[in-house]
Amino acid sequence: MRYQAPRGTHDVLPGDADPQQRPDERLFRSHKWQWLEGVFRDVCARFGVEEIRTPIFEATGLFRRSVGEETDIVSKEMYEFEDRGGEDLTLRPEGTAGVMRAIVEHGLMGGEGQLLKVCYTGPIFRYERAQRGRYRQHHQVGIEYLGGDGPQVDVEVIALGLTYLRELGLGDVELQINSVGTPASRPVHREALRDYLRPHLDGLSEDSRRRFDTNPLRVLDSKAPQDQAVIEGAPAMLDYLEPDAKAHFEAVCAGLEDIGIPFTVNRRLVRGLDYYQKTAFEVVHGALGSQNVVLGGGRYDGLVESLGGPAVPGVGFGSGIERALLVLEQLERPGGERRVPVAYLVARSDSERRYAQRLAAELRAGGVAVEMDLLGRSMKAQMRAANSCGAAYAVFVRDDLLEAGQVAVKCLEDGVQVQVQAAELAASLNGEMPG
RNA sequence: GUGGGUAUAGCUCAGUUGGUUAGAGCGCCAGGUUGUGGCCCUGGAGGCCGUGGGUUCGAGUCCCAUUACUCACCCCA
Repeated sequence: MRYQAPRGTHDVLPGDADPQQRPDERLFRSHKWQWLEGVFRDVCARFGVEEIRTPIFEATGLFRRSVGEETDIVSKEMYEFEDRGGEDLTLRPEGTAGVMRAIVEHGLMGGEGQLLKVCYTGPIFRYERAQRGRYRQHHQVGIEYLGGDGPQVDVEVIALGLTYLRELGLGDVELQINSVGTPASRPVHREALRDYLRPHLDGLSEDSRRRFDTNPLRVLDSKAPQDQAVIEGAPAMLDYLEPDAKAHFEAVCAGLEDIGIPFTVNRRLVRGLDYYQKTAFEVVHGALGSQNVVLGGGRYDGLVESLGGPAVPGVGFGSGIERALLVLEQLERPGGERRVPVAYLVARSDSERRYAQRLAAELRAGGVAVEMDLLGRSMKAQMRAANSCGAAYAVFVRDDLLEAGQVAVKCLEDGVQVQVQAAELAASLNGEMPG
């Protein structure tokens, strides 16, 4: 039996991405992931956002309550299981719920006038049919801003997301925003929507007919061709907002304009999680086909309270790491390089090898990246390894030079070779080579 | 859940109307040439041709089944 990674999962591998390999193979290289996560961390730090780490599984009820029973995620995509103690648990299908649970559990939102800004990174699990850009275990980076109900919070969350994408090299994206209303305005809109749709029901797709009952809002973002004409004329949530929510939405739009973020209002934008209120947004990229959402989020003002916490408003987003890397791959943006050793130590005799290992240990302790042969291979093989690993220098450890405390250092680019004191090797490798 | 495509070396792929010991490029190993790597040359290791049936004198090739992978729909990040 030869085991394979479970369907819809993937490994992140070491090494360079061979251009001859499948595109997906090229995405899953650890140095790219480290780079991406580094960019995200750096951007978060500039916004004063601190990291939070929560378990990758939670009580199933947490997701049912927060994401919503009628959503696709809860109704058919959860990795739900009972552990040996009989607990009903689920691998997290999104990032926000666990963060909210942790915040409530630890009392992180103490009183008024407090803004909590956190970010997270990690795996997300959904039982779906895998395809390009969609996995059963995928990974997201995300942030949550808790405690602010003003439009500036929405704007900063979106700004952070776009800054992150831009610094990845993903500048040419499209930001779409909408307002999905509030608990007060939504029922009104829902009925208006039903009234509008009812005469057209027979012509709608099967999914849309079902959603007419369960969640008519979702009909708006149906992609079924036969639904499009009907949807065109459907009443939009935006036209049913109460004054407060409408003002909020307009202020968010104005705020985005103030800081020079282009966007389009998509009146049919609906997110797949029930907890969103007011602002909803997605960042899409054309290179992704139908899996085109690279970042998505919105405002979820009632969520913390519904989980037994204080009534604190929140805004956040999640962004798929695989999606982002996929776009970069299609755009042929390099995105992060492997760290290569400065020098490769070459040794032949036993005594040379022992000395080389000691030298390597000293150099590494001093912060210098070096490699050496551990397989007893020939000098030719060692030189080839030195060349292919990307080292700038080959350092020859030679018995005849060691008596004088020296090693030979060859620049692999121009072939110039000099002898230096072994004790000064670290300094030589870090700075300009003498001679 | 619904459709389509593909399974041959570590990777990317050839393989004629069915016909002898199944090939290439890259990678890997050894050697030659270079002072001691790259470029070049020689050699080598590495394949139950996804699996199980069937047709046939003979199947990588044709047929059926099965599994896996993959792409698309749905949905999402």
